[in-house]
Amino acid sequence: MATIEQKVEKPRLSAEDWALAALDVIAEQGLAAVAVEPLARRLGVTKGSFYWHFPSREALLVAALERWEKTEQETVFGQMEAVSDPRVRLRELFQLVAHEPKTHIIYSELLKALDHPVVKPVLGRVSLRRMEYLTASFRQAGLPRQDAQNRARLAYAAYVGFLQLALQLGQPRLHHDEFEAYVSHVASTLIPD
Amino acid sequence: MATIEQKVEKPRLSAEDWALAALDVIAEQGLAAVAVEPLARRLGVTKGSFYWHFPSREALLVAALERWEKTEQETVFGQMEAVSDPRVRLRELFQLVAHEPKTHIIYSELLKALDHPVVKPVLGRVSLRRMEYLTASFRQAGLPRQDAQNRARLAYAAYVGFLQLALQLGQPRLHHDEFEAYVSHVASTLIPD
DNA sequence: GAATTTCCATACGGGAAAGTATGGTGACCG
DNA sequence: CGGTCACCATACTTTCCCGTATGGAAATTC
Repeated sequence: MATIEQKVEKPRLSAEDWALAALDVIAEQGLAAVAVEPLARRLGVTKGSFYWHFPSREALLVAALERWEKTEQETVFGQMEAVSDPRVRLRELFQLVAHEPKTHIIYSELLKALDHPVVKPVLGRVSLRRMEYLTASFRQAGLPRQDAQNRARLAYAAYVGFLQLALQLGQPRLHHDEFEAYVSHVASTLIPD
Repeated sequence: MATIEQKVEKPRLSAEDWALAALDVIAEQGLAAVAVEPLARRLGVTKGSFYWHFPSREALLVAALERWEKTEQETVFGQMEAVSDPRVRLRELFQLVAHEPKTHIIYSELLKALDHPVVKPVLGRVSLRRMEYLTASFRQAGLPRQDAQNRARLAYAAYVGFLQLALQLGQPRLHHDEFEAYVSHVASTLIPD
């Protein structure tokens, strides 16, 4: 009686599927957890599949990070570029962490895996871009060059530290209102009048 | 002719030696690199020695972290307790990172290994203690309770982020003068007049 | 100085994961 | 409809580490 294909539909994966799955694992359990066989199990196949799409585990990591760096530029900068007031911009930055956490969680996990030679240059580029963007924003807000640079370092360090403390350690455990209050405090502390 | 004991003297290790060696490895290569056999090679013995002193790898980690937490309290708080002015205190905090980096490097590495169940409670305690200390300092400096708490969160996040960015990523790569200028900027930005 | 304790070496088994080799199955192509 | 290609399974080898079992040597104690 022609039962509908109840099967979860034969995967038939592409290289991109593997890269996306790798990013999921990074976000959930960190880069060290990206192993070929567990990933294959997760996708319902065996590693025979993997080694058809990629020559090695490293190649997968490279592809995954490359993809992440690309979407990171669109996600983060795409949402901030529009805003011209650095006051609003910094607030947006922190709000993004709460509202679109995936990218930032991955950033945080990659930060924990800086020993890996594949990760370092990627995070170097991303961090530098963001920091320069912040520096320009603070300059634009009226700070002299040196102050703008140091303020950008401070702000970005606060961002990174918050990722580690709040997302990883779960400390401080802020509720919605408290988080809003904290963001306001950060904004009024770091942004010149 | 009675040659002096040129041999590097037979080790004869104690449990503490293993814990200290583990902390060295954590500082150099992270917690994941703490493996029994490599550690044994490093100490010039075999793992037959290790399993006499410890029942398992986990037990070593517990002992090492316990020891670190103890010396951390003395090193960090011992140097800051004396100072009553929070202005000077925050500056001391950042200065300590540059002058006595070992403890903070370990803290940074442990932060990257928060997934591990042994690490989390230790870092939870240490971070909480430090944050409460900072909060009290900011209160003492005249900030109302909520502001003091948020300012402490901000300051500590900046500390953590700086550890990740500067020590791990090597970005920004600050020289002595630049570092001093940065610390001054942080102090004047975060500390109320 | 004989016995016990302390510390360590050697040898073994097992698990987890990276790669390799090779064969199989479906889809699509002529 | 026979063949090629894309995708995957199976089986195997190697490496690295954890943990166990056991015996030996040096130091300590009686």
